[in-house]
Amino acid sequence: MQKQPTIRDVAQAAGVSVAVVSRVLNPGSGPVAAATRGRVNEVMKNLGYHPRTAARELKYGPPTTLGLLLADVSNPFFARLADRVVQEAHSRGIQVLLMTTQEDDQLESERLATLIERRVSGIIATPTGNNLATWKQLQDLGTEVVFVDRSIPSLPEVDVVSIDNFESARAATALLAAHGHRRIGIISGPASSTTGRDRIAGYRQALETAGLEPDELLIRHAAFRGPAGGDAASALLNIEEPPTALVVANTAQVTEVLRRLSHAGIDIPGRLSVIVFEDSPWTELMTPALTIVKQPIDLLARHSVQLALSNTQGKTSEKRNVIRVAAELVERSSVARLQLSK
Amino acid sequence: MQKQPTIRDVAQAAGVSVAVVSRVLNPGSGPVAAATRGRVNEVMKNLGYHPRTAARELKYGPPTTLGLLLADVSNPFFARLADRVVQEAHSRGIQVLLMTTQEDDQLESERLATLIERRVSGIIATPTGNNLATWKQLQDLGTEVVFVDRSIPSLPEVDVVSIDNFESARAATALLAAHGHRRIGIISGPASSTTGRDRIAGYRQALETAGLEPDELLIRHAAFRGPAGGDAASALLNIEEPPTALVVANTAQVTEVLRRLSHAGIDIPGRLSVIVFEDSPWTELMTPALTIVKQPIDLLARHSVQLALSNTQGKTSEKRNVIRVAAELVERSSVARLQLSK
DNA sequence: TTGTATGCGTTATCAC
DNA sequence: GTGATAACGCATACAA
Repeated sequence: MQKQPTIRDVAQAAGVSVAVVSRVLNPGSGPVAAATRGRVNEVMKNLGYHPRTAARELKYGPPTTLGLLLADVSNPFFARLADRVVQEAHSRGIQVLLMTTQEDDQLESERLATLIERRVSGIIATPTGNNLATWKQLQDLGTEVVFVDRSIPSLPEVDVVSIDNFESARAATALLAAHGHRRIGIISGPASSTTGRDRIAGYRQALETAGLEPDELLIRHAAFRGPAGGDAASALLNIEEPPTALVVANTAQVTEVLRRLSHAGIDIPGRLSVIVFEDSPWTELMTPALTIVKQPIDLLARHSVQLALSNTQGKTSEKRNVIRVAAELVERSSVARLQLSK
Repeated sequence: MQKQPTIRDVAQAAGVSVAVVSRVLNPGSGPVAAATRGRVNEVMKNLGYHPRTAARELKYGPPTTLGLLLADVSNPFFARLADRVVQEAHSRGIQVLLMTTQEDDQLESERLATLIERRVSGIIATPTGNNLATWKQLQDLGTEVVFVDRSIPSLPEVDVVSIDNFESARAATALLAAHGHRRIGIISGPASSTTGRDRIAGYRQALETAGLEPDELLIRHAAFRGPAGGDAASALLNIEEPPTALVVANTAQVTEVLRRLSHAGIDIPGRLSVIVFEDSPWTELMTPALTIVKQPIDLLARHSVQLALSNTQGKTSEKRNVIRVAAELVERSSVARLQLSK
């Protein structure tokens, strides 16, 4: 274990001053004789020299790191988002600090603190919904904050990138209605989440358009973590007049709900038509292949990174950005026309 | 956008010197009068002061960041690994820089360069298999390198954490043989990967034990990315004497293979028994529920983080660590007893 | 074209 | 208990 060479070691070995080495390191920052440059580069290679990021960051604020604060990377949706965000960031020479909140305010608060200490230039996050003061502080500090997938209503200044939740849920519900279903259930995220709310709103809209009376018993909220989704599914199936169709709009709970339906021996789509918000390759492999609402993760990632880096680019657009990308309804085999069995 | 207060601003506002503030910041580094401490804390809160990590790192080498260099986070296996690694690291106050290689040497090389520049204390990686010199350099620099899931044979000094690939494949194959199968196919990772090799070796061992003659036609390698897995599956089904059972040991290609089988209308397990290396919740939801080799991701993550941080803990164990954790064969419904239809 | 000196924000060493 | 001050590694005016 040798200790790291510094810019001074390089300078000495090359017989020049540190300033020259620095100029070689940052082309364009000043003139360097071609011969000198060659020699210095040579020495750097031999010594295995690498400039230390921490020292560089100390001089200028570092637009070189970005925080990605997600609820949970084991959720395939967030995993794919992380994957795309990382790729997108790397293509711009930006590094990504990955953090998770487990949907826990307290953890979120701690993560935000370290993000502040690191002076990241931007944060892409799925907020829990609390820590309002900290989010504000972050913005005041000049950190570009971008909420992705969800947002916080009481923080109307923060940029948001998400799918059009309202329209997605509306389209899914409308499809079911068009297949003759009149008892359509929906399992969505917590009522406190914007995502959950918007999807429910779209659902209601579709019902209205189809001339269907909303029934609060058919609307279930499930927490992002835990067995809530399964419980909601069971409850839904046990009401007096159970649904013949179901929209699972809480992405995080999709497998949990399906597991419960499977264990209950519910025939899909014979007894229950199903549409899920999910984009795992597995949805196509199931029997029947699931009709899904597919979120354009690439676009979410690209827009998020772009916004999170927008202060870096100098284009400090003063007004807030809200980007809603369209989700795609992919029809497969889990939706059937309602059999009138009266 | 206000600019960030520094330790000097705090000192001035509190009417003390920076040294005192520093002591308040790092308890135990020196005495501070209780009254003073209270006042300083107060001021810090009011000013919204946060010590800057970059400056701290400049003084000491930073055992505060860890690099996680994965092939691909959209692969659920790696995603869950990332999730656990991040949690594990956070619980120790360590941050994680997430990077992906897309199985590309060149990208890997670039990522390693930035990891060096950041002076991360440790790196957990799924190496592509090249960049040998850089991996060595990293170790010489005192960076703790841990390969997870795979390794590089020509780098015998690097710590490795993985499942027991040999035993896992052996057990899976043995289970199929025990069900009467005599034509057992296997699709594994590239022959260049240790993972792929070990699994094939375990497979061969099981055949031998069962008194079965290995047939090279039944052994297929598939690249981690792209349609290779599907092609391998198709090829396997079209040989003269096709297999009646299949082990899909290339985790990354599991869905691709299943998709192909599904499209080919292969009945599982009627015509083909299947065991896959995969631990997605979806495997249980399929019809039939898949018999799987379940990788103990929590353990992989925990051990990886521990090793990656071992230099920090002062216990610089000089000898190399190779940790192999047992994988679990979970029997479900995709394996059937061979029907003798002669 | 190159070298010198200074500062970035923090911690540690020493006096007071 | 507290306060100056010197590093840490790098980039950059400014001088040479």
